[in-house]
Amino acid sequence: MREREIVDAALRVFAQRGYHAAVVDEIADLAGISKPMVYLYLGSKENLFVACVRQAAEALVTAFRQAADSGDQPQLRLWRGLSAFFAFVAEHRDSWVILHRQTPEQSEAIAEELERARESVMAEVTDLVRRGIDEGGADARLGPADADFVASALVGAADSLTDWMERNPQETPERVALRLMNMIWVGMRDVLGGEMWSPPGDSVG
Amino acid sequence: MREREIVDAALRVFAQRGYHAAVVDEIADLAGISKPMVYLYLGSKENLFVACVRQAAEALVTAFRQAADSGDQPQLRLWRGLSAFFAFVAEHRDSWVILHRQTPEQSEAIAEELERARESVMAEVTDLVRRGIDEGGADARLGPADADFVASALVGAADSLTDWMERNPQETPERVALRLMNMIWVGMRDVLGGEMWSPPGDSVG
DNA sequence: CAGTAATCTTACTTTCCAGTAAGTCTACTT
DNA sequence: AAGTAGACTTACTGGAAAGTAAGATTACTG
Repeated sequence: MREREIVDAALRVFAQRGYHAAVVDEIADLAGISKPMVYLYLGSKENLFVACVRQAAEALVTAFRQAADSGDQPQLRLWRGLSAFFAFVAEHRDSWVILHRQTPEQSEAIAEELERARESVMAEVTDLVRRGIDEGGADARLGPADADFVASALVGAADSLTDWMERNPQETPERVALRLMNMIWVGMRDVLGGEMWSPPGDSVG
Repeated sequence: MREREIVDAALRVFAQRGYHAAVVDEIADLAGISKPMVYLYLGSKENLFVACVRQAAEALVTAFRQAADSGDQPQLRLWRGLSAFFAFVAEHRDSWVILHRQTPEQSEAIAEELERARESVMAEVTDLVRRGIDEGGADARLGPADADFVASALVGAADSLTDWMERNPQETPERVALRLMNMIWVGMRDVLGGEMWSPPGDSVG
C-alpha cells in the first residue's frame, strides 16, 4: 500500500530532522516517488505528520499492552511491559522519537494529535502502575497522583534509557528492563510497605 | 547588557517553537529591538542558538553543583541536587527545554554544542551517583556502566517529572525530589546490598 | 487500435524568512 | 552650528521549500 510506504519514509525523515527541518521532497525520494504523490495521498505536510503520530502510537500501545496483559504478578507484568517497550524502541526508534521528542508548537492539529498519543501511552503505563499499587497492598497514603508520578518517572527514565541502550549495544531489551526494575521495584516494594526516606532534621512529608 | 537581553528573548522563543520554527523577527520584537540588531550582536541565528545553549547549560550546572556539593551523605547530596534541579526547571523552564528537548540535527555547530552541554549535565549527575555507589559500600557487580545507567534513568525521570510538576502546581521542588528519592533510593540501597529482583524461572543476570 | 482512467512527473507559483544595504536619529564633541 | 560616532530601523535581496497546474506514461477496455 502506497500510503503506508509514504508514512514509513516520513517517520524516518521527521524523526531525524524534526517537523520543520524535514523536507517533503526528501520524504518522497525515500519513498521512491515524487512530491505530488505525497500530496495526493496525504493532503498536506501537517496531515502526513499526524498520520505518522497515529501509526507510531498505535504500534507502541499494541506492543506494550500485549506484553503487559499476560502474567499474574504486578511486577512481572511491569517487567514484561518494559521489555516490550525497549524492544519496540530498539526496533522502531523513529516512532518513539516522533511520539516523544517533538517540540509541540507546530500547529493546532499536530499539538492535539501528539497530546492524544502521549496520553494513550501514559494511560497504559499508569494503569499498570496503579494495579501494581493496589495489588501490592496499598498504603492509604498512596493515591492517584502517586500512580501518575511513578508512571511519569518511569516513562521518562525509559525514554532516556533508549539512548543508554544505543551506547551499550550488548544489552538486550530484557536486561535493560531488568536493570530498571531493580532500580525502582525493590524500592517501591519497601515504600509500599511504609518505609520512606526523608532528609535529616526535616519534617517534609 | 543588550546581548543578554537578546539571548533571554531567544531562549523563550526557541523553547516555545523549536529552532526552525522560531523566527528571528519575533525574537527581536520580544527583546524590543529590530532584527539587524540581533545580527549585529550575535552574528547568525545558529550562533544565537548556540549562545542560548551555553547560557542554559552554565546556569543549570552551576545551580546543581552548588546544591550537590554540600552535605556529607550521598543520599543527602543527591536529594539536594535533585531539589536544585527541579527548582531550576520551575524557574527556567525554557532553558531546560532547549538543553534537553531539541531534535539535534539542525547543524553541525548546534549538534556539537548540545552534545557538549548535555554531557556536562550528565557528568555532574553521574559523578554524584558514582560517589554514592562507592561510599554506599559498592558491590563488585556494580561498575561504571551502572552509574551511567542510573544517571541516565534519573535525568530522564527528572525531565519527565518537570511536566508532572506543571500539572501539580501545589508540589514544591523539594517535595518532588523527595518523591523521586523514595522511588529510587530505598531500592538502590537494597540493590547495593546485593538484593535483586529477577523474573521467575529465568536466569538472566 | 482508439478511448479512458489511473498513476505519476516536470516545472512552476507563492510564501516565508535569514541575512543585508543603506540610511536615520540621537548625543556628544569642538 | 557643523561634524562625527554609536545605536538603531526601514526596506530590500536571495534562496529554500510548501503546495499545484498541466501534462506524460502506463494499463486496461471495447
